[in-house]
Amino acid sequence: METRCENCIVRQYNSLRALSKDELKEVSNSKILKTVKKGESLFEEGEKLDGVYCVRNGVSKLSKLSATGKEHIVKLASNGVIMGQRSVIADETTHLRAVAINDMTVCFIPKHTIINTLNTNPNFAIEVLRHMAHDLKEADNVIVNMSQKTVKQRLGEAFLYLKKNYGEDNDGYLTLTLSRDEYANIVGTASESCIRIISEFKKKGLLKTSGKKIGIVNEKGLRNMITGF
Amino acid sequence: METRCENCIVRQYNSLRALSKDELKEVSNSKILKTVKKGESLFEEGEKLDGVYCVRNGVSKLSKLSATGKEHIVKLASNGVIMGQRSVIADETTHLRAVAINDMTVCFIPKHTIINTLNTNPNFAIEVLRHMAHDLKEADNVIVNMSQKTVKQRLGEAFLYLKKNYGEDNDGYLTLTLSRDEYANIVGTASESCIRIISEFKKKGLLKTSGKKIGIVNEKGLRNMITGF
DNA sequence: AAATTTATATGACATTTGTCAGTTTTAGAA
DNA sequence: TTCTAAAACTGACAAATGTCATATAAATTT
Repeated sequence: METRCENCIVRQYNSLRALSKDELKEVSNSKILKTVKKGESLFEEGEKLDGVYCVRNGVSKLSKLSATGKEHIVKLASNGVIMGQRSVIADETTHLRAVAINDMTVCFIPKHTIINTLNTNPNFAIEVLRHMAHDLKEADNVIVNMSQKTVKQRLGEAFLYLKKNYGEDNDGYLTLTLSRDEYANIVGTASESCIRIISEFKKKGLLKTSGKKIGIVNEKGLRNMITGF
Repeated sequence: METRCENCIVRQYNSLRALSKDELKEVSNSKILKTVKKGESLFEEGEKLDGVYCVRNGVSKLSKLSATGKEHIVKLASNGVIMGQRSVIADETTHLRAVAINDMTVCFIPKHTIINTLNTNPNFAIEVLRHMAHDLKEADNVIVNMSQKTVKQRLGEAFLYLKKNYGEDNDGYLTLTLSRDEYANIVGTASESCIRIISEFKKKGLLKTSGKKIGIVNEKGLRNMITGF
């Protein structure tokens, strides 16, 4: 498998694209390619990271446990997303746990390489800033959604999000398959509520299911339900 | 009033502390001191900012309107907080509205000064990154709280937050006085629910009120209620 | 000071969502 | 393939929260 960062396509999606040729070479030499099986964790909440993970392939969920032990999935990370950046930069332990949703390949880039580049290449720092600024905006949007939309609306949005970002297979089912429990942990509800709403959407002809797979049948209808009509 | 950034104490709380003497001088020369009256807005959602605001005095709420026109207060900004940084850096319109909760004095620092310094001083960029990393972590915490705590718990936390960050007056009332509606818009609930919970807390001897002022009577009890006991 | 507006408060009720208990289905292991 | 554990599902009910209507209190204007 091609493992030179210089030739890696996922790079264009993240802040590494601000690196010079030489810097890229350094990253490439210091990085370690890892494979992570579905269900395995990349890092745990509260862990001290000595590097970041750049996702080449597969999808990871980034989640946080509440005081009562319930999981909340804050974000999904796929192709090109760099995980652990926040805690490496802030020099803090992670506040999120990363678990592979399907088989993954990731590149581990040591902390010192990141920090070095950050100190010497302002463009890279600014690029990282831009990404973080974007994430922050997204997070604010999620906060408002959580507080002002119903579970039904949030779940509907989750389906549209998955379709948009991961697409659907030949039979019209969402490519990225999540369990009902994971859906519940994304929108912040109980799995039973989640299941009930999926049933309701099926009855209304908005969705179809096959096992745990879910397909969007009537996207416009789903959209209308989300906006409240 | 002293208006040289070099001598401004709020600077130590924000990323400007990474600036060199010369850079500070430049900021100081390009900044404009403004006063904002209670209720006035510093900027609106969707506005293009050509600079950031550094809070010298007073408190501002940063809020977002939902599709249904309901306000959600995402953050309070006081002493030393720099507002508008995110959108200036990302070169996007603001996603939040800033309104003064009480009379404020703020320094407006033009965009080009910020961007210049960002491009030339990696320390400043890293300092900004650290702050944004912190905000991002906070935002994730809020998301999980919104999804997994009850309104009662979130409201309780809001009171503790206000006490910790803005203190209380001689009579034991919170220094920063918010309307019931604003409390509701912070925790993401209806003002009636908010009012009801305040009444309940009063009956239980956790809070006291005097007009719109609110005081914490039994902090330990309040804390217990939040953690679920 | 009176009038008017705005904020706070409370009751009654509807709706949403969570919890628990149990059944059925599915997917993976033996 | 059969067995078994986990996931998906459903019903019944309880709890939390939102909505609407209305009353009272506080703040502001006239």
